[in-house]
Amino acid sequence: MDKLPREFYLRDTLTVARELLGKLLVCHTGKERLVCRIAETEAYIAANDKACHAYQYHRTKRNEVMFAQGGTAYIYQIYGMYFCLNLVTEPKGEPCAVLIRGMQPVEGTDVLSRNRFGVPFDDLSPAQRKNFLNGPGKVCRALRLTREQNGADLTGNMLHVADAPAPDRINVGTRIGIDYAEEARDFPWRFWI
DNA sequence: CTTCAGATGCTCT
DNA sequence: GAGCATCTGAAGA
Repeated sequence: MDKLPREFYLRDTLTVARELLGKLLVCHTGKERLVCRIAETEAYIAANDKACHAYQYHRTKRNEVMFAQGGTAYIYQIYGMYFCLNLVTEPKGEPCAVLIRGMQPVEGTDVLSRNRFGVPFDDLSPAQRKNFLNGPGKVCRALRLTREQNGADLTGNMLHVADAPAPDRINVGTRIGIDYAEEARDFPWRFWI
């Protein structure tokens, strides 16, 4: 599989968020290789986006790795019990990122299912299959991504994105769960297949 | 299909 | 101490 190079991530965040759709997220954390097609993303951009953890370049312990160069994993804990995976974009010092909100399983489906439900995919109910990886917390749970992988280099072997054909058509809408972000609530920065 | 409450702990002020 | 880039199961329409 063709690993996307550093340069892919060093570009404009909205472009990266759109182009990640259809690409393959490859995770080598455990024994088996896990591969999923990226199906939903959101862009977070430092300069003018009140929903971004690094809004106006505000730097804290939590968002520290957003200040690394593009092609770095930013994983943070939310609501005490879930994690969210972001891919840092743009050159070093521009603390922007793309949140991975949803995926479709491609390889290692039973491992993904066991990570999430403790049973193989065949044992899941229709509802569980329908909502298998359609949320950022579910993505991290299925891939076993936690704060331990925060700061991982996406040009390394543990976690990377492989090239794949772009989807025919993408959908655009507002981002989820950022009602506090005033005017940024309405930015059309969510993309999905 | 929808809404709703509760879980749970870290981070920032 | 408040709030959070969420998820689940239960209950209602």
